[in-house]
Amino acid sequence: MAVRMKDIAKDLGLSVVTISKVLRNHDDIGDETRERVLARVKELNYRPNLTARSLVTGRSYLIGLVVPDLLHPFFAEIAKALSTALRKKGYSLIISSSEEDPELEEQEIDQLLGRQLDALIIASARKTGEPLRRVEKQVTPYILVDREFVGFPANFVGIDDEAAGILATDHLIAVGCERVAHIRGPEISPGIRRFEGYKKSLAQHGMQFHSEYVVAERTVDVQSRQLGAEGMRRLLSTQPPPDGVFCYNDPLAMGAIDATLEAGLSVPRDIAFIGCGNLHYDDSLRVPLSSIDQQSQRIGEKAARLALSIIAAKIPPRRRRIILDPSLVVRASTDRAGIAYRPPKQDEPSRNR
Amino acid sequence: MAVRMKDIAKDLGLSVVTISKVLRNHDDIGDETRERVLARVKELNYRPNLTARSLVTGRSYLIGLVVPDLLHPFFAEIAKALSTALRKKGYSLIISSSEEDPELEEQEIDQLLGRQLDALIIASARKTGEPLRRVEKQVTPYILVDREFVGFPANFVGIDDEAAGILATDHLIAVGCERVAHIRGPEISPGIRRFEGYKKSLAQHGMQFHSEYVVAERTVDVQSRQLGAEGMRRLLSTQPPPDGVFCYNDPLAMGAIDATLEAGLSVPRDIAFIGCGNLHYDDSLRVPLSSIDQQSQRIGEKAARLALSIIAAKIPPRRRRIILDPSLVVRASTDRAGIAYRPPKQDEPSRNR
DNA sequence: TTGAAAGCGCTACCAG
DNA sequence: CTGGTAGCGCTTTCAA
Repeated sequence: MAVRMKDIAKDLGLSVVTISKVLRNHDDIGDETRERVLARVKELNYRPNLTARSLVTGRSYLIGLVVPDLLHPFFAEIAKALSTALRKKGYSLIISSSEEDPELEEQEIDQLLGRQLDALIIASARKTGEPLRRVEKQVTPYILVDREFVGFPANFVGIDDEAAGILATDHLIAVGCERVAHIRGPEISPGIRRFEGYKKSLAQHGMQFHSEYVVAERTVDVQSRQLGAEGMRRLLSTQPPPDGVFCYNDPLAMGAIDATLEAGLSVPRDIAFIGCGNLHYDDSLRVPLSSIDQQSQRIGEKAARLALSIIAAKIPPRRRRIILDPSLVVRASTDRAGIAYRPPKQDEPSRNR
Repeated sequence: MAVRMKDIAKDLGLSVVTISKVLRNHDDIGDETRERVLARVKELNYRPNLTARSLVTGRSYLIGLVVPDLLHPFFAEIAKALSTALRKKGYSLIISSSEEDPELEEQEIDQLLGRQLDALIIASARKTGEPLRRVEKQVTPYILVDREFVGFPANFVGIDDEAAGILATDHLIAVGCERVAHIRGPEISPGIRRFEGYKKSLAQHGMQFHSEYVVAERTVDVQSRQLGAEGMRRLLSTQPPPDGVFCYNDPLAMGAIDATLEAGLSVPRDIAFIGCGNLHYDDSLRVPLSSIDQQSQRIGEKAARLALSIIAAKIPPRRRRIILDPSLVVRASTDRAGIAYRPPKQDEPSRNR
């Protein structure tokens, strides 16, 4: 069975308390005693039972993270940054994926709360924050990332999504697009605000908003490539079709580009594309994808810091809203002066043979 | 403060034991009593303290996962599958990223073991399993995934990496490559065995093994695109250069293809490429990438099942080694009858305008 | 400098 | 059916 403090104490003719103090570097322990204890601890490869410690101290050094999809690089990156930042302070991260399912999310949060987390970080899959009121009644402090709820004040870390929408749309207009469409995201704050940004940018440039240039998709997971293609086919059937498309995220943009090339059109000459997320493989794609960077890493870092500060505070600190600035990353999919990507043809001869 | 069983018991004039039983669905409780308890539980939004429960039952319903890099889709996929499978049984997953650093990995494992995990799942970043002997001495059962250690028997779930190497190399030879090179991975089991497979395939086809056709890279993280490009440049300088390259993983292959196109060569006509991992964006790449599928999802599922079976067993069951078959996924990067990808030129006119 | 006693919130065991 | 007692492994408090 596992070694306990009691065992070490008995071995050494000391009390459990003494062992406990040595392990936590209390300074009211004689040097010789300390040495003996540490020696035995090493010998037995003893490791304190953090569960028991947590029960008495009320601190678990455990932080929960709930994301809609671990496979989406955006969330994976947040998880990684969070994990790195928290590890340094002795915290572990307990991660749970809600699969974009609000019910599952709620169950998972329940589960996690039972584990006496010191804090909970949530990229929520739901449209309203109401169910989080229950979390609020618990002692556990929580922080929303990426997605927040209107009229539901909470700690939040994310980017300025409206600015992201403006940045993307402005860029398309700057490269000469005259009919800018939007494949929008779900009815959560980033989806809503990027759409707002899109509309604002159009207005600022004196361009008319056409609802047929906006298609809505339901999900944001990596499979959304398919949805992007479907949405794009709908856009291609409008008359005249758009010559620039701002997509809610990069996978949607990838699908949209696929559909465009399949239709025999050229990117970005006929239609330019910009996504959002700036995924790490964006510049290796068929058509390297222009994108809005979402600062996933910094979101993770900021959320970690915020969580730690809340935990450290004696009294619950004032709510904080940390908004990072998105930035534009230009690649071939909007570089109209550059290469025109067309669907390569089977019968096309190679220049190199 | 948080509600405890004691509070509910006092409210209802019952004992703590009764509350406890109701919550765990014991059937020796009167209907009326049960109702009353459940009502109050709901009213107070009570959630049992799993830490306390864990302390007495000795089961934490917590499973640890240590991966080298959460951002690598292969590991993210394993994590996701694991999480899904375990959640159904009431387990939570506590994830830790070692950043491919053996020392960090060891620290993390230590941390996790202190948390009384019911099982630990490790994709290890180290070259030898020796340090895991310490885990062995603990009570915590553990399972290796993806990477195992020679001469170090342990529970393992992964693919047959030698078969993967053979499959890939065979395929390159089948599409007509005569000088097959290998950008190999690190000195861990998949790197070693895929290389072995490569050599075996060459031998089986009566082809000579040339050491100058093998370049070694140090890491496997997503950044390895850069390393793939460097390795490829070295291969391109051999005389004659290879006409087919099997890359240890997909990011390496992406980089290698970049370097090849930059050198003005065509893919796959001049040089064909195959990777390993079958990442979900492989078919949206500049040159859609042929790859060996590693069954990440099934690895996660199998590992979950194995972990649960070990936990459920009264006596520690015999070690198991679960080896899944890799499979070939052909895309454009080896489709020599198909499109020839060349670096698009700035001055190239678009056919569509 | 050391340690005895009490208790964290819960469950196992057994008596009524 | 219900509940008292003991105890999980640790830390806190305070007395020696």
